[in-house]
Amino acid sequence: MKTSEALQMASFASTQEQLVLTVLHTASAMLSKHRVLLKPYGVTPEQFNILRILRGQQGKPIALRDISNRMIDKNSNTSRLVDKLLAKGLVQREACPEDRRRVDIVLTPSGRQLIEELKNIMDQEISSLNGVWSESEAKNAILLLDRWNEQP
Amino acid sequence: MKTSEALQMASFASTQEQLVLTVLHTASAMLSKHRVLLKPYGVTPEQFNILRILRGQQGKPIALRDISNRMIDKNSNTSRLVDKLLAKGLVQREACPEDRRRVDIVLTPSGRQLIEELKNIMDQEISSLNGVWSESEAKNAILLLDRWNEQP
DNA sequence: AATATTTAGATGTATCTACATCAAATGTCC
DNA sequence: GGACATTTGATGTAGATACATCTAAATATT
Repeated sequence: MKTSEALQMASFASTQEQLVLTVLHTASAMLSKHRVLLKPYGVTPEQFNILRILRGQQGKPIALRDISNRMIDKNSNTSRLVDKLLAKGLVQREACPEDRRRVDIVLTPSGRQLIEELKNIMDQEISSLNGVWSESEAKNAILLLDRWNEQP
Repeated sequence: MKTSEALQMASFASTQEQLVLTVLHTASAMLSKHRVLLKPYGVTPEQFNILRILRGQQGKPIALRDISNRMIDKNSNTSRLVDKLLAKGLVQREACPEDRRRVDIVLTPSGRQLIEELKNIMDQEISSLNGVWSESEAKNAILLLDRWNEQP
């Protein structure tokens, strides 16, 4: 269902406003879908985001602060999300000798196993999007959306 | 800052994945900005969404259920968001004679006054986006994003 | 008509977000 | 070296979300 139908809006004040609402609505729907996909594995999209960042580290520890900087939602409370992952035994905290303020985070073996499994699921999900956007359409949409992010 | 920079990602598994992450990140940043703009007026973007829907009614009552259906984030708990607006004296509940399960919602005078003020602010915000996307670029981006929403 | 099903909305609970504040460690500037 | 500021992460809080459950009312089924 198109955004204008989902919001039951007959008209918009401007096309620019319609685009903003379309971005917000689409993101909300995407996130809902991710939440459903991840639910059987007991992780939220926000927690998955952290696991994916850790996976990219390939075993190298990363400070909590650097995880925060890479989060999709910059308002996420990384400290508490890590708490949740810790409680599930998916990550470990490690003291950082050269800066005792910092806390380094690493995947545990079971965390590594889970993220590999989840990555397969998400990759499958993503590859189904080949039928939605061609390579050049996706590139084009990225450029247009990033215009907003590059505003002064 | 472009999404790829904000997420500090050197490469993406695919352009389609990059687009999904760009949508999610852009929406999160837009929502943050709206939250900051609305904060001085004591309303959240979710509450604003309801006020805007009520404004579109032009005084005509609307059932809570119909508000839910028009929300940007379909997971919003409209019942409780209305509670918050009620506590601020911005809306009123009214019994619905022809279906006593329903609860109609209308703006109070102070609610109407506030939404008009907020609309000016948001309109200003939106009109600044003329410099970001041309009319045809915005139309194009909407079509591309709605492809996701129209998936089977 | 009697019963069952569906719908509208409220509410309980756990979790998460948004934001402010705090403490400890490090940096900076004189 | 010492006063002050900044950075890092934890935590308190208010409020929002996600989801299940509950009640009342309306509608469908038999």
